[in-house]
Amino acid sequence: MDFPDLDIYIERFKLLGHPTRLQILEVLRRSPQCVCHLEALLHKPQPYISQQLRVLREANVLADIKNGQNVYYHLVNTEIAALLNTTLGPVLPDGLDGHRRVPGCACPRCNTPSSQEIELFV
Amino acid sequence: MDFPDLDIYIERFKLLGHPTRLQILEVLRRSPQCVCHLEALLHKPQPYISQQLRVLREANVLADIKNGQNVYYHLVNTEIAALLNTTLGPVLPDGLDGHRRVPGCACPRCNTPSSQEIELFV
DNA sequence: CCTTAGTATGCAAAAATTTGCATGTATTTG
DNA sequence: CAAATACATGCAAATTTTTGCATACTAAGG
Repeated sequence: MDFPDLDIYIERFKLLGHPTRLQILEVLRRSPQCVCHLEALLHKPQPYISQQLRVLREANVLADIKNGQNVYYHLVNTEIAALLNTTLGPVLPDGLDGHRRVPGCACPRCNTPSSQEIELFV
Repeated sequence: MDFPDLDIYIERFKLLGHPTRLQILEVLRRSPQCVCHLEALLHKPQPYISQQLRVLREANVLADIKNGQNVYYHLVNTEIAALLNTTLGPVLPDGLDGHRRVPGCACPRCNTPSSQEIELFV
């Protein structure tokens, strides 16, 4: 009669039901990216991006790796990845390492010769 | 640079990120049920159930069919069904017509001899 | 029709979430 | 070590959601 731990699933859906968080996940499911990269992509203030990253990190959806003054986030939650695949479709490979150079971003990965400059979601 | 219509997906996730709505969908993805049946299952006041049913109906997730004074709701949204399958797993057949008799419910379907009385989620 | 049972609707209070922003911390560089 | 860059955190205002409840509606039965 009483339902099982739907709470876990509700939590997952809530995390995904947010514009900025879903955009972040749509980017990070392709490849790890630093905060400044996401900032340049989403056109949102850095503290706001960091705040949403924290929500996702504390929910064990993302993990971060520091590299110098940059912090790279990546997706670590397979259930969330599965939900993203279900709604957004599978990830299409779009580069050698899945990285896309972003005009506004000054991070190292966006300024190596191997990075290609392509618009997202054409 | 700008993201496609993530709004549609966000809307979907928001609908699912709610305890009562998710419970309703967990029941209705198995078989159509009337409001009084859901009321007996979820232990929530009827106006509250109806309110959430309206949200799901207006989002084209559910449709309703009237039968006498009863109103039967059923799942009509395949994308939502896919998400439910991804998180909750596929529906296991649990009866001839997927109907489970509920003690507190007085609806016709719960009071036919063919209905079996089983607890949900054992 | 009058009553009852089943369901719907509207609205406001309460609670949760989102958002903006000031400021703090850490790492690198000159 | 001072300055700059990249990122984190805390907190309050604004907004959205949720929830409770009074009431309205509709079909069936007497």
